[in-house]
Amino acid sequence: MASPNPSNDKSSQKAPAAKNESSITPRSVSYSDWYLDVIRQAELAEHSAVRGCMVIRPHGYSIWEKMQRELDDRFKATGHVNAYFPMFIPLSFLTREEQHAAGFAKECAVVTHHRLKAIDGVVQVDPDSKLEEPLVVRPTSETIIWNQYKNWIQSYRDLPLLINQWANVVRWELRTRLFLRTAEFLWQEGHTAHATEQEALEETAKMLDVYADFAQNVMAVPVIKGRKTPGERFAGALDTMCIEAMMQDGKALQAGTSHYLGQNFSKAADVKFLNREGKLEYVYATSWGVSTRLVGALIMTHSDDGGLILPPKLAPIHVVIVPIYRKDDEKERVFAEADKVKAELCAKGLTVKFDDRDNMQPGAKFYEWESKGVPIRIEIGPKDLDKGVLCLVRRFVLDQPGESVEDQRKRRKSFVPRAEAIEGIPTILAGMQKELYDRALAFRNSRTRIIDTIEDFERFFKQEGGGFAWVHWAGTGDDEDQMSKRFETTIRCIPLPDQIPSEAQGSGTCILTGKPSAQRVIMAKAY
RNA sequence: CGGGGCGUAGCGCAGUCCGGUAGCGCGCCUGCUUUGGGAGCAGGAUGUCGGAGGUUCGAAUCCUCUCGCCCCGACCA
Repeated sequence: MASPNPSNDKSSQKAPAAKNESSITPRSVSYSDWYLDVIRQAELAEHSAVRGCMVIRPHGYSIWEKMQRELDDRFKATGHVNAYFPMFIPLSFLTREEQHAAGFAKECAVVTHHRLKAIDGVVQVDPDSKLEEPLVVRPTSETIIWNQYKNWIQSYRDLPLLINQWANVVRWELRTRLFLRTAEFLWQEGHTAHATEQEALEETAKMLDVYADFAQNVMAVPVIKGRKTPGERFAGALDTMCIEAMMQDGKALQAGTSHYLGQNFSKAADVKFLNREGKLEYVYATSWGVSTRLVGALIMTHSDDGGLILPPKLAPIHVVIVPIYRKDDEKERVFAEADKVKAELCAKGLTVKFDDRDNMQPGAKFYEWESKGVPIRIEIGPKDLDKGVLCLVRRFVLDQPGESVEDQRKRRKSFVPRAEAIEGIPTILAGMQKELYDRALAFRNSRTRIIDTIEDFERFFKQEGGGFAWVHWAGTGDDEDQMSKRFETTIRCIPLPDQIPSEAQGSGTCILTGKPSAQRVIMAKAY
């Protein structure tokens, strides 16, 4: 499943404790192998028979469902409603907006026929079933949605129109990676229509805030809000705002975008409304989206060499109970207690799994649930029953310098009086949620530099591992390309004013051209 | 589209150079013993060797064609 060939030199570096069972390549050996191993071991997703398309397995899909719920609640709370539009877009719709069409032209799946037929005993595309107009499988839905909005919007009283869609989209990428870039992916796309530019701009910013809030408070992933340079803008947008996160290898991941589309799409679809003054005017638009790529961001932000780590707010299972027993009478007592503990925790709104499999030893269960990222494990054995305690084991504790794996394992485990344990678990989970965020933020800070010279820039990315570089920039698009060729870095975003740390504020001179620069941008290598 | 790799049991692979009864590990099934950090022993089941042609007494192996996937580049959320 992972890389077929390098397995030889890889296996020699695997954890010595692992004997027969497949394990996870340490991050220090190969970050990309580690990423794939975590996904395989946690049973999140796998490659499908279709090139570039993944199968999202139940555990991975549960995480996505949790994300959907949290996001959807936030969309509703900001006045949006859900709807659904077709996945097929007539070619002529897509080409109505020139920039947009050009931007997606190279990655479109196109439906050209509508029927199969047995020819010489072989079932194949019936050449006689050619469509008069090809249908493009949506790479994004602006054009088909705005075609419909034309019918829905006549007056300023019809505005704003605030609609979101949960859907799949297809972008025929040549290079794919599970969750991060797949030919088909799941996402949500908001498409709003407004009477004024001001209101549309506010919507664009508001939804970016929703994404940032979700990323930081639910995913525990710190992000920087900013805008893209013209070269990195969404095809057809006047302004693209984004949130950027840093992964554990120091690379940036765009975690969400919110676009101000101006009147580009309303003009393309001819959507006008009568304003209060009785004049016809084109509608102002926004669109915004996040995708299953966020699952990849989650993995790459928090997980460790033992596998997946999930923030409790997105964990499909909060607590797993592993029973320990020898004889039948022990099993009976332990199972009865496990059922009770489970019921009491469920009553607190937690999702609890009682792992009652009899064909697997406790140790094997420990490894399995840890690699799947369950935040808390409760071991229940006869000794605990006798003492009236619960054995709580956290999925992770914060690293202490020089600590051995064994010592850390001990520190993750605690024996707590039963009532106190059950009462305290929600607090522990909340603490873990916060620790994950703080840890990720501390990591990002440790890999962030304010850089003023090309020499320092080069040293940062070529010798010090790289990360986020705050640099002054006043270059052109060509200058950006030059930086990209030399250092494999791009401008991730022009941070919003309130995102800039005090030491990075103020004007200066462009790191490449020496021209005056009003503010710093973030440069990084990116996924 | 260029370069590389790989298709053999559910998964991971050996066997291919040099043609001769289809193998290994894990997993799976049965039984017994185990169970607080990846269990042990014994027995058992599992294959259109990616597909199609060809050479041959005989093809996983040689030849031709073909399909697919993965990795590296160009393109991208």
